[in-house]
Amino acid sequence: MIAHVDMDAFYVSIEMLRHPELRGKPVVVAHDGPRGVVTTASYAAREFGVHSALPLVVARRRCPQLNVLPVDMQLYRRGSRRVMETLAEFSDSVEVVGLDEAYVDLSASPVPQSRAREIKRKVTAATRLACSIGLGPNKLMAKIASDLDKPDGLFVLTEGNWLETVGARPASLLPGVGPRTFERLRAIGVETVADLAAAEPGSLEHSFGPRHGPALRERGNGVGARSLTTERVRKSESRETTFPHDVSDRALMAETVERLGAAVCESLADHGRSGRTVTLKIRLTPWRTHTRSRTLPSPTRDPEAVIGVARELLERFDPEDPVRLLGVGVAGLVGDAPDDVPETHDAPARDAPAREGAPAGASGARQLSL
DNA sequence: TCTGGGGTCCTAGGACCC
DNA sequence: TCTGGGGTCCTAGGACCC
Repeated sequence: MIAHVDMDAFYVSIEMLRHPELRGKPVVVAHDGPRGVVTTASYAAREFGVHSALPLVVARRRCPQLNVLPVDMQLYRRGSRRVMETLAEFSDSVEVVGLDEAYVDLSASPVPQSRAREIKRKVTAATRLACSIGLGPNKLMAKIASDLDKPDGLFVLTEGNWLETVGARPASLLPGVGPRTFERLRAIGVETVADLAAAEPGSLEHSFGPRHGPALRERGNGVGARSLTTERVRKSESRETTFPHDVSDRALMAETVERLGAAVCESLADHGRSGRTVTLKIRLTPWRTHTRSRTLPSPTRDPEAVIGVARELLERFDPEDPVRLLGVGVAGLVGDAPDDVPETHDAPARDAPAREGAPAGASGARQLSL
């Protein structure tokens, strides 16, 4: 069995540890500003229809008494490290998916359900945070199971109860079925997971192609990967920024591209990596996103080189309409010479504040210190 | 209601090579 | 002289995920 461990309202729950007066209240973590969106919403906020990815202006309209906290990634990264260290005690095979979720292979355990309960206890003891766990014979079922009993839940999906449990749910419940795919599915009469599971293979292939079509049908039947990917090497790095208000000033665009390019190179240097393809991303008003890229003969993380290319791409694109977002990225990453050294996982940020009295690597059931 | 930031993977066309 | 097919790289855009 595979477990999918999903922290409940992770960023907000961590913030509650240092703002106990906000417990039970509608709280979101968000980049504030005229174009901010909700990153995470507390369960009290969700009762007002406030959820992640919702524009902040809409969130405040739905919930005038909403508490908006700024994003503190350093803090959430520390919390995440504590969670992942705890999970590593339960299996050699752990796949970290984001700061707040991971798969844990419990195949070695004869009693995966009690192991899962043990994981929940240990995670909470180590962090004072709750999580939900899904169990399943593969990643897909485990992932969906973790959503079925939130928060602080535990749910098991198997081939035996798959269709009776989720068959009537919309197909968009499945990972990989986003808004676009769901619309196209509905256009051919596929509304639910059960519809997808029983769909005519020919009509799926006709609509989605020889690869995507059959893959969708398999997902509808709960078929998914049974082994985890424990090591992942980053393939690109980027920085982007949305302006509070649209920009037409070329000098400001150029300055922004410089700042973003420098930030990307600084991060690449921290990770000991370089890349060959420089990409400029431009989002115009109204909401059209474009990219322009150039591949260099050899990998670089030299700010002058990266910024130089990015500025040329900007000049070449020459946006006519106001610009709402600019981004600079470097892809095709390789590690430092001589050999392609894999990046160090989650290297500490260079200006991470020193932790008081907490020796690095100390483990055990200490609580998340703030 | 009007949409952040950081990623991954896929597709499709054109260039180029064998 | 005119022609096929496969493979790889590059570029641009799109869907999706956390």
